[in-house]
Amino acid sequence: MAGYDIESLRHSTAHVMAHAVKNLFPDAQVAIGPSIEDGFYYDFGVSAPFTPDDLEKISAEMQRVIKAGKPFVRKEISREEALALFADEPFKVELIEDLPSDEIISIYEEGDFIDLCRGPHIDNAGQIKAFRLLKSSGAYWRGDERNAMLQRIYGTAFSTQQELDDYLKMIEEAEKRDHRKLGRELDLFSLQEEAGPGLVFWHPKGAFVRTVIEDHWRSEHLNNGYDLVMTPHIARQDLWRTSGHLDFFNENMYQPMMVDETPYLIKPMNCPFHLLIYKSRVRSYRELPIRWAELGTVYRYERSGVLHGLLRVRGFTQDDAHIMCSREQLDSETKRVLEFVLSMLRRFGFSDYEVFLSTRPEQSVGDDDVWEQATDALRSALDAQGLSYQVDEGGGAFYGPKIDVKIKDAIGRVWQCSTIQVDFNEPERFDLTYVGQDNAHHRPIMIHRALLGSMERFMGVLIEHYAGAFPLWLAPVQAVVIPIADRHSEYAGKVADDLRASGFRTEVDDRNEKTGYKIREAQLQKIPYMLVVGDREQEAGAVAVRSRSEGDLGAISVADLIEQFKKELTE
RNA sequence: GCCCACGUGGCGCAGGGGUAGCGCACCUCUUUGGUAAAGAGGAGGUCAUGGGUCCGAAUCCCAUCGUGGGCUCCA
Repeated sequence: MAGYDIESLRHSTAHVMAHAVKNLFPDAQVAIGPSIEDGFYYDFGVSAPFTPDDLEKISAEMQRVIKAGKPFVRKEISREEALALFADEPFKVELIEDLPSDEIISIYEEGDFIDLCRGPHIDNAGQIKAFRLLKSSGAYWRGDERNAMLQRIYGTAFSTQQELDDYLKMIEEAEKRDHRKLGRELDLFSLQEEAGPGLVFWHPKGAFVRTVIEDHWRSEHLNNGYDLVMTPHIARQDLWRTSGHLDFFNENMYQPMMVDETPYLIKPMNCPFHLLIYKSRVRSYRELPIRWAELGTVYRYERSGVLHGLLRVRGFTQDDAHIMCSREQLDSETKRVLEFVLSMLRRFGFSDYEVFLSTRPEQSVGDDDVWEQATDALRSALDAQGLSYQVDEGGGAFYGPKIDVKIKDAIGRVWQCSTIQVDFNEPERFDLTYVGQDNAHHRPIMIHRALLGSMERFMGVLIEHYAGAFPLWLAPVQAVVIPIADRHSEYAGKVADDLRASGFRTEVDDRNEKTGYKIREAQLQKIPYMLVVGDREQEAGAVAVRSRSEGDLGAISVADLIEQFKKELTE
């Protein structure tokens, strides 16, 4: 076992890369080069971006540096010495100047390459056995778009070549389950250049899956004490002034359209509409908590560079709900919502997610004690579920604290789906009240929440999660009947009719093709069951069942098959 | 929005200054075949869009649109 951890190895490889870049591009200025989750990067100030060709040259140069096998030598120096040493490296100078005065400044020497660095490092460059430069891209200095754009090179390193190969293989496999690729192959959805970026077109099969999810969503909400509401897509601009969106969300909203000389805006959120329903009459404490849910389609302007398949779009349908409750009910309502979130995710096979609790930011509204109570409510809900979570101090919305649940996509990127946000602000803005037991007017607290996030993003993650092989209850086509020869077509049609009569989405593939061909296509379409029928099956009133995942399961009667399907649906 | 790359028939790709090629899919015919691709024939694109250079552009240049990977953003 080597005497260093993987982070040190990667960080050291980043140094070696910077060394190589300096050898090949003496004018390049070094910025920072940390190890990251699956590798490392290093940022450089250069006159021209790196080309793929450059990456190969840098990689070759790195091999030479590694072969030289020079040790990493740590030295501690004074601030003055550091500033003098890095006089030609403006980014390093900026870093040094920003270090607290009592900080020990250390440098690492590796051959003739010296870098400002806290360490630790491996002993010598020769210990790097397996690395790969992956890609280059632009990156702002210190992550601020007002700063200069540097050129970043990403790479990764592992202790052994085998581990590196396995990693690269894993990336390759992950690309096969990319929802954009599967969306096309399985004919689920498309994005159309003619219509505009970030706008989703659901094809029949994708629309069907979505419908199954939505149906499930609706019935679960009705079972969980929610009422369903429906609201328009546009509203007067003034409404968005009242809600505060015009001030706080303006950059994400589309330009107004004129209707009879009054400006209207397309909705980026559903909450103001739900509040209007609340305000349509006087509310009593007896009605609380009010839970209103809507699959509400919203449109938001997203900068062009951030759009990504179904995961980041400009028009999407939130599985939104707003809970209006009293302060006393906040605790139990939060618990209830979190339980609902988890049970919903579980239904779709998600158990691996990251949970964040975001607390009060500097710029915020509301009294301290309300913030404290709301944050406690969220925290105790998390604890009650035994969830481990990260606290994002100051990461809450200006109007209240929140819980976010993020799910991973095929290559490990996390996407925010579920969210629970307490809001003290909007009820105030709309002057929401309820009449209490004391016959006085009180202000309700609102909880915004989405379980799946948006149908688009959730389905994108879901497609990757299942690699397109939806479980029986979600599969757009649950079974395909495959007659072996023309003379079995009629029987195949009868089998399909029986299955459909029992509610199973069944197709017949009676094309003029051989059985193997139809099997292959059905497998590629990831249809859960293939039902082969020939002379034997027709004779016996049976089907030869082939499962997508388990292969040939042998013959079974149609009646038994239906029972088996029903059983599988309840699992 | 910023950096880089890319944009050729439905999909995946090749070609790369002298008026487009392959595989799959599609259509027709033959074949009626038992668990991942039967055989033959055929149709389909002017090379994202606009402009420029050139005797001539899909091929070079510019702009625009779109896509991809990052950055930033994500109330």
